[in-house]
Amino acid sequence: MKEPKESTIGGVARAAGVNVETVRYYQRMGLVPVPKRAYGSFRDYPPEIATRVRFVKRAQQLGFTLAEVKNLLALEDGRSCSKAQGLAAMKLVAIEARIADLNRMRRTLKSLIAECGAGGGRVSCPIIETLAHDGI
Amino acid sequence: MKEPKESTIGGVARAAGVNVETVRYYQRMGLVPVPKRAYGSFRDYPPEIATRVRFVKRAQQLGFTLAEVKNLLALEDGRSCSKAQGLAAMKLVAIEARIADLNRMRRTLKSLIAECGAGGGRVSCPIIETLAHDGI
DNA sequence: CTTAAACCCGTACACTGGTACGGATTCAAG
DNA sequence: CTTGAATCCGTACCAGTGTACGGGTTTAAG
Repeated sequence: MKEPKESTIGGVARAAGVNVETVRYYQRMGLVPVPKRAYGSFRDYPPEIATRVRFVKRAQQLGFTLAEVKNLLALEDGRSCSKAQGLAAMKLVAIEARIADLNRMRRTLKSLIAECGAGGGRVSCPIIETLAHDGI
Repeated sequence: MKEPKESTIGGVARAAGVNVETVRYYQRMGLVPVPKRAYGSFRDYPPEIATRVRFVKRAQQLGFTLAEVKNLLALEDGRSCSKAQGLAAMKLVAIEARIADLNRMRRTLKSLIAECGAGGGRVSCPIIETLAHDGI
């Protein structure tokens, strides 16, 4: 048994590029179905399950939390396009806010780093000074 | 006793704009010193401690984790400017990478949302379709 | 048939940044 | 002096996203 069969949880994990434990975790979270177990044998995972796991992973890469992915999955029939669009739009707004945050951090850090280099006869470090005394 | 005295942990928390429990947490993490306790009385917090808590909060707002703040605090004498500069530069790189990530998500989401509106005779939702079948 | 690898399952642990609880003590105001 | 608030301290818990462990079972290869 070099590699697990496609129809086992190991095969699903390998096909989706995640850990077996991650698949189990998604099952616990209700994101991925748990196939029935034939008496005294391993569970038989149809190929849709690997697809489902990839769905979850891709949605995560787009910034959705697992809870949000669960909402998306409820729309998987494809007949609720406008709902999916709404979820995506809300996520877009959140992502743009986060980008704005990070840009603010970036500007501040850049100017602090620049001050460090510039301050010739300074007594103390402007980064430390700023953190210690100024508002950001 | 309308408001806690400055020299108590409550005064520190109020002055720094955080919860008392947060100050205690920072103490547990070794970010904030715990003043000695005079026999059978409350601990006496000098004003530097509120300053220290604000330092931690501000560094966090710049994207430093508490572990990283601990490193910054080790440089607090202000004589290790280049080290502080190095830490800030590394954090800047990380923040820029995160911004690039989020911008990629943003582009993908935007185009998915646009496709939703555009697809007249489509059978299923492009957002769901993309998550289910495409690479991102 | 033997044996190693995978599965199954429940449970515990990891990390980050806190928040909450509860009983004992101490302080401050009236 | 009484009383209500704040402190002290240890401990437990929260969310989120998994990872690890251990003992029992099943499968597949040799």
